[in-house]
Order: sequence, then C-alpha cells, then structure tokens
Amino acid sequence: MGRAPCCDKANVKKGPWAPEEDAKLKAYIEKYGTGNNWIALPHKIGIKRCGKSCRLRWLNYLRPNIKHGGFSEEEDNLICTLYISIGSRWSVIAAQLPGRTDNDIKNYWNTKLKKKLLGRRKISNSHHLTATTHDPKESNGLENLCAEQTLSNSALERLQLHMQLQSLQKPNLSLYNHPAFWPNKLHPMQEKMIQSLQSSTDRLNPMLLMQQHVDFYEPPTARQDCSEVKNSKFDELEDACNRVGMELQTNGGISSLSRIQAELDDLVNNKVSGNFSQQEDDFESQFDCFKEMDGPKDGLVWWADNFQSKSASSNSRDSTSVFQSEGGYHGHELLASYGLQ
DNA sequence: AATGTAGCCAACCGCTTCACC
DNA sequence: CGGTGAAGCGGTTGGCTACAT
Repeated sequence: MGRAPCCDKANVKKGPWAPEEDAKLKAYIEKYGTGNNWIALPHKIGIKRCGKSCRLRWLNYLRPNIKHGGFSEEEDNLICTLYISIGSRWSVIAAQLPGRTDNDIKNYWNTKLKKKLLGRRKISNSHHLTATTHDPKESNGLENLCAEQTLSNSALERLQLHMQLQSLQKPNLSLYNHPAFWPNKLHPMQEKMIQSLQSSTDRLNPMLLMQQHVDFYEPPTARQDCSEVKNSKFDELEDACNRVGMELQTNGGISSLSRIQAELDDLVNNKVSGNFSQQEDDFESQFDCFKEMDGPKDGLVWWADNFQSKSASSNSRDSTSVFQSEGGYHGHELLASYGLQ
C-alpha cells in the first residue's frame, strides 16, 4: 500500500499561479508566518493549492529579496566551483548565493552555464559516450559496454570540468592540452589563451579559463574499449566527491572551499591512479594538512596556487598511442587521463 | 504564413531526510 | 526505537516564446 497523498489531488489547482493567489499567500505569510505547517496553510488562506506547491511558490518566487536572472561573473564562478566540488547539491550551492534559489541555480546551470563551460558536443558526449563513432558494430558494442558504466552524469561532468581547469593550469602535463593532440595550426585566440595562462590574473579565474578553452580548442576523440573501465574506482571517486559535499555542509561557507578543492585535486591526481586504499587511509591526515593551509588567503586564490604547485609534482600520463584524432571529446579520455585505463 | 525546433523557466513528482509521537 | 507524516530536495515535465525553415 502506497503512502497517503499530502493533499486531495482532485481538489487542488495545478499550473501557473494567478496574481490573486500570489497576493493571498504573500500577505498571509508576511502577517502570520508559515506556522511550520505548509499542508494546513492553503486551507487557512483559502486557496485551492497543495501545501507543497505553496511552499515552492513562496521559496522560489514570493519570498523577499529573491533575485531572478542577471547572474554576475562572481556568481557564475562560485556556482561552477561548487558544482565541480559537490555536484548537483543545489540547495547547498544556493546557500552560498544570497537571494538565489536552488531552482533558479539549477535551471541556470542546466540551460546556460553548463553549455557555456562544456560546449554542446561535450555535453552530449558526456551523456552518450559513443555518440560520434561511425561504425555501427563498434557503436553497438560500446553502447552496451557503456550502459554498464555506473558513473553518474553529474560526476562525469564534474570530472570533465575539473580536468579542463586542471589542463589549463598545467598545459605541459595534461593530455588534454598535449601539443600532439592539437590542431596543426592554433587559433590566434588559443595562442593568446596559452599566453594568458602565464598571467596570474587569469589563473585566478576558472570561468574565464574554461570559457576560453571551450571556445577555441577542439579536442581529439578517443576510440577505446569501454570494457576497461574500472567501475569501482569511479564509485570510490564519486563517493569521495560526496564526502566533500558533506564536508561543505558540515563546516559550511566559502571558507571551506580551499580544502574542498584540494581534496578533489588530490583525488584526481593520486587516488584514481592506483593506491586507493593507501590514499584512503591518509584521508584524514591530508585534511588536517589543508586546514593548516587555510588562512588569510582567499579560497579560490589558494586553489589556483595549489593547482599550480601540485602540477609540478604530478606525473605525466602519456597515453598518446591510445588516441586517434577525430574530433570530439569523450569520457574515455577522462578515464585514460585519470589513469583508469 | 505555417510548421518545426530549441531555449527557458515555473511547477510538479517522487524519493529521502528529519522531527515528533 | 520504530512508525508516521511533513519538509526538503533534485530530477523531470509542460507550456510559453523566439527563432529557423
């Protein structure tokens, strides 16, 4: 037997709210508050709406100091940074952006920001890893194999974003930016971009870096066998990402970002390339280390610096032989570059 | 002008978490 | 301590609009 509905579905109105309904709800809550009982609220007010619907309308639209649209560069950066760190925990992200609702941020991410950062092809590829293969046999085989893949789109996107950022921080080491995979002739803006990487100002702006990268660089395609995907490692990585989310919720606020970014960076650089259990054991002590590194430095600044310094000590993952340049960026490259293949 | 397509966003659905009894 | 119901949350849908064909 299923759970009882929260309201009488036959007697509640659905769809867009009328101005009169908005006015009634707003006036009542401003005068009496919600009374901590959304279910009873519509009856008290005299509107035929579900309590959940009232709550949503209030939180996303009627509540004072709500901002709609017009996201600033700073907000873009923060959303991007938090998404890479904790994934689609929109309520947590919204808590860092005064006046923004989780629904608004979610819509903004799904309709604009994600495309802005990843580009259309990459997004479709991240959802359908085999989309650009032209061989039907190969395509079917890969689709079947990839269907078994357990990494969530969210986690894959986060890895992809992280890698883009990372590759821009250390172009000499990253597969993604390895000259062997570049087009014969660089776009003038690519050259400019590379120059800008030397600039500390640009290095502090992940949004700008990723934007430039997405706009002017067409990465190569990998054609590899998905059967080599090591699902367990993905699961562990995803779990770790989730732990980061918990950490943010527990300690709260932007001040935690530096440690969070450090952990993610650590995951990508070390954990995925082997030694998972060893790294797992050291998890807590590493966190202590990052705590000490916190200080007057702004979180994002520290993150950028940390990327730079870590890049110097990380090993190059040269997988040139497994790539074939056909255009289009695939999850396979992520796997390879993270040492999963 | 008619039709199709894509983008956007408000709202809904259903699962999970939390608080109370 | 387990059951129950409300709140919270994230994914998804539906409808409107703008633009392309």
